Amino acid sequence: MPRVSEAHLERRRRQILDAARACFIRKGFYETSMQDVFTESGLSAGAVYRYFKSKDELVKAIATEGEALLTRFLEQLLDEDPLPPLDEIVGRFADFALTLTAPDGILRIAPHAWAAAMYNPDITVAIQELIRTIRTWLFKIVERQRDVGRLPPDVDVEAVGTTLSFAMPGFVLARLLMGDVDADTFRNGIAGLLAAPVQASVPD
Amino acid sequence: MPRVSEAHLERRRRQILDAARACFIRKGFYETSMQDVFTESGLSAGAVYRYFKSKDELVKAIATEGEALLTRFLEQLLDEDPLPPLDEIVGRFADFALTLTAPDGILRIAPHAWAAAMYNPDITVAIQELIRTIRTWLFKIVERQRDVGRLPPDVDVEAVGTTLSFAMPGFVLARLLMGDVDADTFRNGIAGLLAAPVQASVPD
Amino acid sequence: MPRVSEAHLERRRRQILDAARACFIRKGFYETSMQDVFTESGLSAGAVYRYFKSKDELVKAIATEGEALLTRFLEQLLDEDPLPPLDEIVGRFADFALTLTAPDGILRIAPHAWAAAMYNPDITVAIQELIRTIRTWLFKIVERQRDVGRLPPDVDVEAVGTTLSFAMPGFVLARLLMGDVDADTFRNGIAGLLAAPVQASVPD
Amino acid sequence: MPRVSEAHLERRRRQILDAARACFIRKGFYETSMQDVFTESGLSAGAVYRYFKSKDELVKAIATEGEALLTRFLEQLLDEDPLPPLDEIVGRFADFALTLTAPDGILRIAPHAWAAAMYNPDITVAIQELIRTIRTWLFKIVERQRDVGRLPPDVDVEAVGTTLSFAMPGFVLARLLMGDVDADTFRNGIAGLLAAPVQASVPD
DNA sequence: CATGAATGAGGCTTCATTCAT
DNA sequence: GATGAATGAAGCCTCATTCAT
Repeated sequence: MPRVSEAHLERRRRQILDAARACFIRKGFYETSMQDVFTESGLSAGAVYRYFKSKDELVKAIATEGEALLTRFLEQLLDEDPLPPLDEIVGRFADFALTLTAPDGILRIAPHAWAAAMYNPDITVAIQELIRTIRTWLFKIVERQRDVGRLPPDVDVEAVGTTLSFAMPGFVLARLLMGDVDADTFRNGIAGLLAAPVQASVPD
Repeated sequence: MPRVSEAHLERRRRQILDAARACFIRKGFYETSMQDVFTESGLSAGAVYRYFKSKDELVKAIATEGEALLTRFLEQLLDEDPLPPLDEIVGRFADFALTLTAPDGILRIAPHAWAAAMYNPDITVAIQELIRTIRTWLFKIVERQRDVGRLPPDVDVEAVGTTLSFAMPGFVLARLLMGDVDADTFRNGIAGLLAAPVQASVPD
Repeated sequence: MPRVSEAHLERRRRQILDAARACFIRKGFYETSMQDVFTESGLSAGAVYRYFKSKDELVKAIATEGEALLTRFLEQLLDEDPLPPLDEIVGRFADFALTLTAPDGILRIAPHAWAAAMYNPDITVAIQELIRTIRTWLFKIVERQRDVGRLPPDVDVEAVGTTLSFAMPGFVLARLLMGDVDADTFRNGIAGLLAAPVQASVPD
Repeated sequence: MPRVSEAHLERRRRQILDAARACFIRKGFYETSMQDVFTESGLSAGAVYRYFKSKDELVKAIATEGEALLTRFLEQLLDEDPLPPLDEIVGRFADFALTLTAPDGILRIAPHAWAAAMYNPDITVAIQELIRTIRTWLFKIVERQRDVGRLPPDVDVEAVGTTLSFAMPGFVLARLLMGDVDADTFRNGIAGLLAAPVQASVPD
């Protein structure tokens, strides 16, 4: 029977997470010090450590949170009906990603999270889940595209879906590091590939 | 040991770079301490600092080196004749990337480099150049594909090339974090998209 | 231990300053390592760095502190009435300086501060202010000596005051390095000069 | 029977000492690294270490050298005849000191030497000898001033001489740190003191 | 529950000195 | 005799984390 309401606890947690996210977005995981988080949150070291027992836990929480956000979006994008063509779907993803790429957008964390995933198992799991979500989502989309005749009946659903999934982080990266790509680049690029004249397959 | 040959100096430089690369591949830029590099190289602090005046310089050198390696490969891939189809080209890139994704492969640094590029200007430049190289390379490839009739005459070369460029880091990432993709995934995925039946474009 | 009183903070600051001063007195600025200060103060690195953000700041604080101490003394020496003769004033300064020249006296820092002033702008300022204070103080004294007829009415107040100011660091230095001078040396020396028979000035 | 002429060895020694002196004058003992000396001398580490077996030895050599230079000057100043008045003698010292206070003048080392003398016994000795030389020189001068009637017959020669000796380092210090004093300040200051009307000594 | 002072391991780098060539 | 590459101890400082109040 805690002294303090559950709501209070939850509010504090949020306060800390919001601060941590802002810091991580601004400076990445490593360059962000716990002191940065204390300052940004307006809380003391002790307070933050009451809710999160290490910096790693904070990192993990934010990574997980980001994963959840993206997952939510992707799922809702799938529920649309009638089914938009592939280039349109990819374009909508890009539209969305673009907003999250703004100076305070969560996707600015993406490269840091990918790096962290290389040795932090918690982050690895979060990123893997995210990638799996994206793939699953794309598998379904590709299937439906096939089912409506926009892709050949014998299309390799997994290969196409996975390949499309490759492009997503690449788009984010290009946006963050080059800043010169937009949704139409992606949309038109996919459209261009889809518009290739079908040829007799060339034997090896 | 002074008055050593130019070759000796170069060998030492290599020795240090090799050690640094190995460390960075294993643990990333941040988690690698200079002590790690001293140990890995079998040299003392002073020796390493004689050749590289800061950790950042080491990071930059390795990043640049990686960029150069990839650039070299891409250029040679382009020079092939007759022109392979797009899925084949992408497949060859994947084959190559796969070998560099091994436990001691330079591409394991990629995510760390992307993250570092978010605030280390030297790395930003290296990555930007690499991305630009990849794009330029793909632009030429797409043009040639168009010229031989494998893409429509009015294809948006830049959009298609850029979009293909998105997939490359994504492939690397998937390989590193999921470990479940291979060159054929990529090859077949692109092939699948190219095989889409051409349709009357759907008005919005 | 947080939420401590202002007094506690002040006490800690003092503790650190006392330790730093002791170290500097013992070994000078350069030969004193931060580790020396940690040990002498009984505090950890982190604790010391919470109060002073660099060794230079510690050096500056001690230099400033020393300047303040000496300034305070000089001012009080001036306020005496009736006005002692010059040799007596100088003697009192020497008496005072002598105590500060003891193994734990702040004046043992003087040579280190003079050296540091050669390239540390903060120390330069502190020493300049101290010298200026001494001069100003001596100017007033010389004026008053003139006014009571102990110096000629047309005496060059600034030259005499400044010249007397030259002797102060010299006395301190002699005390520290030779150890064979005392207040009477200084007192009698000035008295001897003042006792010179006035002569017709000799043309060049 | 050395391979190399004595002259060569001596020339090298000089080369190194000249370089060291220049460095020490420019940056002081501590801030000067051996690398600075190597660079300034155009010699290698090994070469320098062949002639001086440690940095301290270099420091000591330069300190000693400086002492010798000043000693030489003072002795020659004494040999003049007829005897100039005290203020004139002091003025000549100041004239001389002034030139050695220039950006490349040896007296810029003085504060560093005083500081070093606080814990480096070799330097202590050098400075002590210098001070002793100055005093002895002044004792003689004061005696002669007394003998020609410019000071009272019962003047405390040692006190007056020692007191005058105090002013010398003070003048140098003021010149180096304030930059606003010249030989006339010193000259007139002493003259002012000497011109004090002789009074019946005041009981305490 | 919150505070924030304190800890101390560990990071990066410098530099006097040595010694193989 | 000269070179300068190499050593490694030691210096300054940061920062995640703890715990007394």
